[in-house]
Amino acid sequence: MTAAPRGRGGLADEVCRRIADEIALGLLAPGTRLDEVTLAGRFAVSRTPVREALKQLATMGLVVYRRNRGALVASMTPAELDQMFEAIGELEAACARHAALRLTEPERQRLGELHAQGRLAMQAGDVERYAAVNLELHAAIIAGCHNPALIELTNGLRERVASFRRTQFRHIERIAESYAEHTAIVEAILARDVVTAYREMRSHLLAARNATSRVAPQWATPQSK
Amino acid sequence: MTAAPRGRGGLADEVCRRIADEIALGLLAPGTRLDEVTLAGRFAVSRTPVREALKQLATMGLVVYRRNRGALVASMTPAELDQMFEAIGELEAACARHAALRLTEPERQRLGELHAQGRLAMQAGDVERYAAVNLELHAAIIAGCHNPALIELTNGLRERVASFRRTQFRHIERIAESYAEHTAIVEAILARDVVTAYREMRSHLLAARNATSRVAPQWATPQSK
DNA sequence: AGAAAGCATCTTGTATGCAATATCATCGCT
DNA sequence: AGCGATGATATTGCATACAAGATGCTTTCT
Repeated sequence: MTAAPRGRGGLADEVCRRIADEIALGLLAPGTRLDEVTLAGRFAVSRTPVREALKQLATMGLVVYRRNRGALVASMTPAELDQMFEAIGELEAACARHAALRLTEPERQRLGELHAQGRLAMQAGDVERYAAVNLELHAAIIAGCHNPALIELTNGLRERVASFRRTQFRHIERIAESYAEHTAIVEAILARDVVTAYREMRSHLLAARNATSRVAPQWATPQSK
Repeated sequence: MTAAPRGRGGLADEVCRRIADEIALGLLAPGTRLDEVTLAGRFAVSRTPVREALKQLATMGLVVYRRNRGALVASMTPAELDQMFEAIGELEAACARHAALRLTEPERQRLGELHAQGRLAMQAGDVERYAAVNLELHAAIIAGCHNPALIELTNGLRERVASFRRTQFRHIERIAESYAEHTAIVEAILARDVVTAYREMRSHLLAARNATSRVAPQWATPQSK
């Protein structure tokens, strides 16, 4: 018996969630080896649920499996990061377009409030708070498409790049840029302007990817120089 | 010992692939109970790799897990099917747009050849062949975006609805419609017309979803009537 | 006779054990 | 001294064993 009577949906899912969180938070850096016995010890379970969790994480793309050689936290080349951001851009832009037409009145209100909170955080120079509000704003738009399949896909992709973009607001001027882009997106959505919402969200994601490159040069796409 | 020394990448992945294939082919109907011991017996392995396979399939969305009650082949309500097709439409349209700009010359040639093969199959009234060519054509366009992340996402979604669209060409007139839509898409891609390629692919997917409804009324979206 | 409770059986969830493969260090050779 | 081979160690992959929960049936009471 393993102490926990039933955390939620079985130990494997619990372990999966906790490892996923640690990866997203950057506690487990890309490339980190995920030893089964170590993890089993850390979570006070046997190897079986850990293995099942790692398999799930591999399917999600958060870890990579090398045959008979164990699991590693997924790492990405700059080119792969570009591709991830491109895919996220396509998906979030689609979400924004649908959100422009489908947002309920309470959701529209909340969108405006979140954007206002972002403005306050920006004016206060509170980087952490702006990052948190940014996350919530994007989540609100994504959820606003009212299509569970799209929502899951988009959030899944965002989770995979989460650890690579934690530093995107390190340069204070990026916050102002981000806020300006958010303004264009939010106004378009509230005006039910599907074309603008789509276009602005796509360019916003491109800008976010470039911001990540500027802050973390090791993830920048090598330019022909 | 289990006879096979190394099918490919471990028994769990092998079992996962085979079950996924059977689901996509409709051999395992939506809602079918997936008993671990039965599957283990069928594939001549123990329950361990079967469980890992089922967990992976659950993460992919091909099966659903009910806590302590086992796995079922995922089934979808008509509304969920609509949402899936909407998501696929967004993704494939994005792929088509990128393909219009990124296709290499050999890829462009192959796209034209595939479309020509579809015309031959249509003229011959060969439904099976048209369905096969249709699959290849879409795969070529998806792969043509040259973005592994987008490709994987799109193919993953397509796999999840595969069993629900196997009958989409049962009405012969749908083949002619499909071919006409393909013509618009292929011509736009070859002309590097990103806007048209995107728009036509989206409407093509909507039409495909409607065709599925017409052929299989049990999956149709209930209309207000 | 119908319904509820209790019991037997089955299935899943987790832990442990064993075999196979990869990793690493040492040793030998050129 | 550098490089390759060989054996020891560690880790993964799979199988089996055991426990907890779910399913279904029988039994019993009203």
